[in-house]
Amino acid sequence: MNVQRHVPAMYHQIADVLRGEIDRGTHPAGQPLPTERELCEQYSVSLTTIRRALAILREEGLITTRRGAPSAVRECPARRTVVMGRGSKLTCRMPTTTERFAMGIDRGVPLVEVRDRLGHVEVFLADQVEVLSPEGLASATTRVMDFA
Amino acid sequence: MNVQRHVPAMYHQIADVLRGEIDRGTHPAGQPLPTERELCEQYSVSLTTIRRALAILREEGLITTRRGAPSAVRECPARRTVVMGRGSKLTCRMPTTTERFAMGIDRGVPLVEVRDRLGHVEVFLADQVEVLSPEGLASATTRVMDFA
DNA sequence: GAGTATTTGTACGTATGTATC
DNA sequence: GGATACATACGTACAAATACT
Repeated sequence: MNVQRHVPAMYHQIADVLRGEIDRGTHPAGQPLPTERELCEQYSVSLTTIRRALAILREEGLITTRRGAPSAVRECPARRTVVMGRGSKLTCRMPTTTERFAMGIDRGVPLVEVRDRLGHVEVFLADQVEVLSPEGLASATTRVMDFA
Repeated sequence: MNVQRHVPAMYHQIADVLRGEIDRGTHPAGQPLPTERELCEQYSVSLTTIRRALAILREEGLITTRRGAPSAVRECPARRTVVMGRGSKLTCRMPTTTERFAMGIDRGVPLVEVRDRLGHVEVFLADQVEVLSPEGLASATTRVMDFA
């Protein structure tokens, strides 16, 4: 039948190891990771493979990399609580590269857009906010309206 | 001195051109892009550079790439409208690689997590939902509570 | 279904540029 | 200025999934 055990690519495996270490606090927030060369030797792989592993963690918003400086674990900022106005609509998306450069947004950080009933739009960095629905009476569960 | 006009990397420039073409409908949703080799010739750059340009568009959720098949413009699915329960909290983040594989999520698609007052969590793909705050009286504007 | 061509994915190497320390 | 470290860009080869005949 040839079930074909899928072996994850080396750079995925390395990203998984590093992610685990970050989660367990082996590399505390704000602290530098080993340099790319060091990681190459540590895992006996090429620079390319290490850089792809780091790219994954960057896309997940776990680390930041800057030219000339060692890669570092991203410090997750404290989240502000934002209360949605009644009848506001919220969507979430990745910023364009232009937006990232203009607003200095790290890779792997989505945007939250809240549009109120007057059409005014507010944009937040997803990792810095927690959106609260307004208190009130009734319904404690999320309702899904499916138009499909 | 030495203002050093910052010249964007070639792969950024190419990504910008392709993004523009996608936005203008030159490459309609669901349709394949030119192959990587064709793009190499078209822009007179190496395969590496083209692949990095495509990686950007992938991170932005604009295209999908699959081994063996040509890269294609992502079709943006119709958004369901989800109504938040009162007192629910919403956060948004990138999925982990594990989640992406397990749930078959394309790169560049954030997750929306809604936690109701009982602690129950619902997860949505960010590009498939629009979250509505419950209707009611009062406040039409978004209130920000800053604890800093 | 079988076989082949196409296309992207993975992984290696090398050289040079540029920002940071 | 020098050393360090990441960024950009070229190249190559083979693997694996898909698409086509």
